[in-house]
Amino acid sequence: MRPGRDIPEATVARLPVYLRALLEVAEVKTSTISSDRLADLAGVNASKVRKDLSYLGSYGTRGVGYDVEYLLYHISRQLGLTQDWPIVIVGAGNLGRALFNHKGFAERGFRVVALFDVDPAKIGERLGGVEVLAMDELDATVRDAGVAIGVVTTPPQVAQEVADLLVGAGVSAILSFAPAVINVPEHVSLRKVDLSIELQILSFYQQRGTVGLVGSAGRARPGADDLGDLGGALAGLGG
Amino acid sequence: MRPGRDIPEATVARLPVYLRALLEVAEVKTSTISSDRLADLAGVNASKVRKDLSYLGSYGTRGVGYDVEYLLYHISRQLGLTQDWPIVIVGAGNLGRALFNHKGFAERGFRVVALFDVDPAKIGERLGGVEVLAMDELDATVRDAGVAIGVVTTPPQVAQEVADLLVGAGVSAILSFAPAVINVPEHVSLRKVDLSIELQILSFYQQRGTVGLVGSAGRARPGADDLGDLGGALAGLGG
DNA sequence: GCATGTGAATAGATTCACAGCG
DNA sequence: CGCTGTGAATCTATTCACATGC
Repeated sequence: MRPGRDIPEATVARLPVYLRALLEVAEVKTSTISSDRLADLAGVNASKVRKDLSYLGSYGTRGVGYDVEYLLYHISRQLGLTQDWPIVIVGAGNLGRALFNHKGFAERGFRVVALFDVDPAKIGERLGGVEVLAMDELDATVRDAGVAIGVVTTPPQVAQEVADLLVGAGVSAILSFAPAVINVPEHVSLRKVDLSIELQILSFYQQRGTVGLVGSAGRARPGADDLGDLGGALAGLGG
Repeated sequence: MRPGRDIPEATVARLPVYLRALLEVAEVKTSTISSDRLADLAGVNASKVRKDLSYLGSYGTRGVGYDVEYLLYHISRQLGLTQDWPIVIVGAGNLGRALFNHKGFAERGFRVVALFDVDPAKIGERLGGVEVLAMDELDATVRDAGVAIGVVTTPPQVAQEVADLLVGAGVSAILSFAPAVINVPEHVSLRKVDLSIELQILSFYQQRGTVGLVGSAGRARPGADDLGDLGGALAGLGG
């Protein structure tokens, strides 16, 4: 398939999962991987893997598999992870802090430039070298640092305003955790994660006998990535 | 449409959004709502709303619209929100705490029975009436409280073990925030939220000129819901 | 007359199955 | 011979458009 045009959304959402899986096997000095094995590590099936990868171009070798390094490079490139992305987090509450400390962000090149809040008690606080700033510094900070992505972890009542501020300051992508509908201009991309909706969906499948499967996007096996202290020091647990 | 059998997954994922929107309009003493208006509040289009609601049964009146209270009741029921769901959170790090404080959970009947961690410094700590317990208390706690849903906010390395513990203790649904593939038995439902994947998807659409839209599930407008202190005291912001 | 409810049409994603090639 | 790459078949979701009924 031509490496050129539009990769399906569903495929885009799985690329990060393949990436994670590949980073794991790369650590174990595996140079080649079959669609079967990758599928297994990514928790999907093999035809999906092959179809997905075919959208990036024909990077495999028949009878052999895919070159791990080569694939890693091409997926990273497609995802735009060969560059650094300065981001800002608006809302320095528990969730904002959790995201700030999230190792997965840093590992993929997402660098938190600043957090913002309206709470005077929080403003000025330093979190590992990064300061919590007042909202009126948002515009200049975003502009100066060339921030393209803003993360919203505010209460829903102010989410739209915050999004507007971010867009006004020049971000072109927003990740919102606020349980609210947000409208952004055409040229801005928006993704939303709603924590309580996830539980409600589980509740639905609980209530019936049925078993509803799989959330927003796929993922891979242990290793490679790290939630940091998000999960506490659970690392010592079990075998 | 018969109110009976399988509601499409995509529809299930939107019901919580409609619910939120309806709770908002209910506050303003609106007794009836059209698919057009509800669509607007939920950030989707009207035919989707009508099709979705038709799966629940024919609860609208032609020429008029839907009765808000009636719809609220039926959606809540479908989602299993007319009952309380005791849940546990494994991993008392930043994310675990953020979820614990998440008002949206409590508002929908999800009651956190306990948090678990391996970190001795955290064990015994009380968070608003709920104690952080050691992992070896998980099994008994889950059993005794009849916990059906477990939330995993641990590092990825231990996520599978934790899931196994939860399943062993009798939960039948898991919401995982760990960036790892998790396997659960047939009868257990699983949803996954991966924070860094969301950013990577945005990065993809950034990198190209394209604008990728909309995350895991839809959502509604300001009001009704509240992220609690997740976003800090941003509530005072702006106009 | 107006907004629901729904078949039919379309679009998108997944899976199948096998030809093609190293 | 094994595994990729991909058309074709299938399944799922969205959108259209209008008959239906209050």
